[in-house]
Amino acid sequence: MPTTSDYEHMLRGAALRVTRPRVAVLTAVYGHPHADTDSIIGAVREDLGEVSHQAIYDVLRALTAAGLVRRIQPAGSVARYESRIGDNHHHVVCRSCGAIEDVDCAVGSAPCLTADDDHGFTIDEAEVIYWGLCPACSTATSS
Amino acid sequence: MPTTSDYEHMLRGAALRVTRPRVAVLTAVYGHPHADTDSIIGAVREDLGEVSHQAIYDVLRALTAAGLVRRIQPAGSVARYESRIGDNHHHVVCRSCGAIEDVDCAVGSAPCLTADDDHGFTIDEAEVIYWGLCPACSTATSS
DNA sequence: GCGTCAACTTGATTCATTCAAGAAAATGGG
DNA sequence: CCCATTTTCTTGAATGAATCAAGTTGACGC
Repeated sequence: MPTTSDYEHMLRGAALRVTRPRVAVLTAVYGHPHADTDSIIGAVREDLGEVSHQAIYDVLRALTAAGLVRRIQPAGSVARYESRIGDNHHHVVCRSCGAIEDVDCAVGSAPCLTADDDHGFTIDEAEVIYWGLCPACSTATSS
Repeated sequence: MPTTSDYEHMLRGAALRVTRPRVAVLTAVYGHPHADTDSIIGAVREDLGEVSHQAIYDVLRALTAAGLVRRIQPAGSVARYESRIGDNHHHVVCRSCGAIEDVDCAVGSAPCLTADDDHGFTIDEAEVIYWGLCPACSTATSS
């Protein structure tokens, strides 16, 4: 797990100013993979005390734009954030409870798949979401 | 393109009552692939006159639950609906303008991919979204 | 230290979607 | 064919994630 000073270096490396909210958001995203904005707000406030939700939204957008975190949003879900970047991994999502787990990409680099007919689009990423039921929901449903 | 009576048979086949709003929504979804709810509301009203937006939401949910239409929602987009079902095809989405096109699935039946490590999930579908730029946005950006 | 510009605070707003209660209409039995 | 039942539609309000806007604070470079 990276340290505070690691986070500061990441921010400087991305030409972003180092602020307490930004470090706290990075810490939260690294510590809580796939957390939604609300959970991140909660984690940041536990760390720093009151911080405006607008600040968190701004920070998450800046970090996402800088490529320091990745934003994912399966259908029907609010935005979620994760720190694993650059490995083009995928996700398995539970249809019932929304639980998310990482799934390694067999290929690794994006785009890991190529479209049969790209309709002239310039494709840079193939996002895969595996839909199903997590172990807990699977048991609850079948019994 | 299916006829009104085809739509009626589809509805009955799914144990759904045949109503004018439902037939109109089916017509709209077949006629406007990847349309969002608002566009569908517009198309239905052009067909039937005033229909409440709530009715359209209800109908779309019923049709989706019955498997007569498929709901897709790429990250950052509102819900969109399409009539191609059962062939597990995928989509290419423009990051800039949100345009969507169909991409045939090489495998055909769901799930067309298998996860390396499914974390114990029971997976029934692998959804693939190809992200990139459509021809128009690609030209506009590079020039 | 000091100024500048980015980042944060405060407060309001948007808009897709859902909730709720009552009216209308579609199927099936009489 | 007509009525009862159940679903569907209408009307109107509410929810909640996310964004917008204006002003204040604070980080970095000199």
